[in-house]
Amino acid sequence: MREFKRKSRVLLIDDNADHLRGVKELITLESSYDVVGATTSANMGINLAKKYRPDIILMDINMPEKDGLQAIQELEKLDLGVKVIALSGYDDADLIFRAMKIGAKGYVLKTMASAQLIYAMDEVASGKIYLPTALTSRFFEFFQQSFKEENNVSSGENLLSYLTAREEEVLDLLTQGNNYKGIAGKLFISETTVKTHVNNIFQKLQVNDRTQAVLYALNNGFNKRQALRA
Amino acid sequence: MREFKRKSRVLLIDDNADHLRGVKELITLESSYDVVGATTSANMGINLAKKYRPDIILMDINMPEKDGLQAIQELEKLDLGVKVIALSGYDDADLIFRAMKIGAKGYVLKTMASAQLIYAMDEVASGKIYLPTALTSRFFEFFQQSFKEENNVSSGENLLSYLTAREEEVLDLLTQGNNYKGIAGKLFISETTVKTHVNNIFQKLQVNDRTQAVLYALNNGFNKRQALRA
DNA sequence: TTTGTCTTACATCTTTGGATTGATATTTTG
DNA sequence: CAAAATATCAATCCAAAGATGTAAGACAAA
Repeated sequence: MREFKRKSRVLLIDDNADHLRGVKELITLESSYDVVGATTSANMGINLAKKYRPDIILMDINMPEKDGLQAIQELEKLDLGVKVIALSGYDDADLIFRAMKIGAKGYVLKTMASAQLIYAMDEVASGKIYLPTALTSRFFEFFQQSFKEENNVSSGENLLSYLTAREEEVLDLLTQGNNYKGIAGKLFISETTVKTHVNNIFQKLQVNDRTQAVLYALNNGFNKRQALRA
Repeated sequence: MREFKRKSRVLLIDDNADHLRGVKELITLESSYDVVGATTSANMGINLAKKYRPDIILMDINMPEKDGLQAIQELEKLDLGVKVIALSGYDDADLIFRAMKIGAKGYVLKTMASAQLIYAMDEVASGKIYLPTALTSRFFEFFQQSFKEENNVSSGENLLSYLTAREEEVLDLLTQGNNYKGIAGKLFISETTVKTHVNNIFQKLQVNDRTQAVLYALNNGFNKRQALRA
């Protein structure tokens, strides 16, 4: 019963010892979180996380020795169920994007008010993902930018569109590494028929061999098309 | 001077005529936006967009005839500078993700309060991206999920790590669709040497032919490794 | 109905790819 | 330094892949 409302446990990782102390005091004084550990080393932090199983980790991602992003990735791989909030001095869109991509549950700037940090912790502790509004826009800018080329690909004029349904099936099997025999077996047709299809595919995609065909398919959104239809 | 504070122009696209009328009235009465067009057809909407150059488009993305997402994609390709807000009845994470991915500047549920719709329009009109808080969480859930496999790939045990530097060079050229002759020419070594390397690559990656080797490379973060070193 | 496309199939021939063995020089590493 | 790994090259052999031409049946559109 007493454990029901137990304080959430926090681990702090920040190579700047001063900042580390400051945050620790801040949390101790102004919040109801338990600081179960504080270290300036990412590797040590990972070990402490394994040992103390905190609910939340505040992780500085601008560290020289070991990259904070890498540390987050390792923590995610360990699957401890810990929620990592990235701390950074920079509102760099790329950094934010990468942190969120590898599983950070929040991203807070060091310059932000202490109240905001604690609010972020509350949100994340309750299972949400927290990004300050300003950072959310930056994130989306980057997000949309990074998908811009990809979208052009799938909407652009595409030699794949000249393929017949059967040829697409054959190409799909090619992109899975099948040889003639394998394709023939899977489509229940003769090997010579497969050869015919494959040759037609080469003509239409203007390539010389199967590897180039597969590469063309992958680089031009072939899998996405398939996915959309399924 | 008078044009400085001119009303922002809005185009409405929604296959549900009733809803279309409702939104039009709402905007006319309760906001300072000019509705320059309203249509139930996605294709017509695209034409109207070209003609009237609205600042904002409210696009229903659940339409039977033509998919709203496709329409957004076409609009983005036209590069009219118009900001599209996706309207949907569903807070489906995948839908939200796809809409934002192709360049939507906002996503609003039809069930949301009218004030929120207008707020979203204001935000988007001023160049921001607007997602209701609840949808932002859904978006991030999906976002992180969709990158989960990819992250495992780059951190997982990887047969690519057994390759020598030279073999990596050869594999790189393989992933560009080169044959033996092409690789030999580019590396200034004999074709038989290339064959040796390629055979060693097959052994190490446990594959049977070049297509499978290329697929293994692409599926296991080979390009990313290269990029990191460059 | 005719035309065209798609799918199936085969034969033939040439080229490329892949496996194996063996050899030598260079580089890395213990 | 000595041993091990790497990079280079060659010959050979068989299998697979690719090019080309031909053709019949299905089916849809004009």
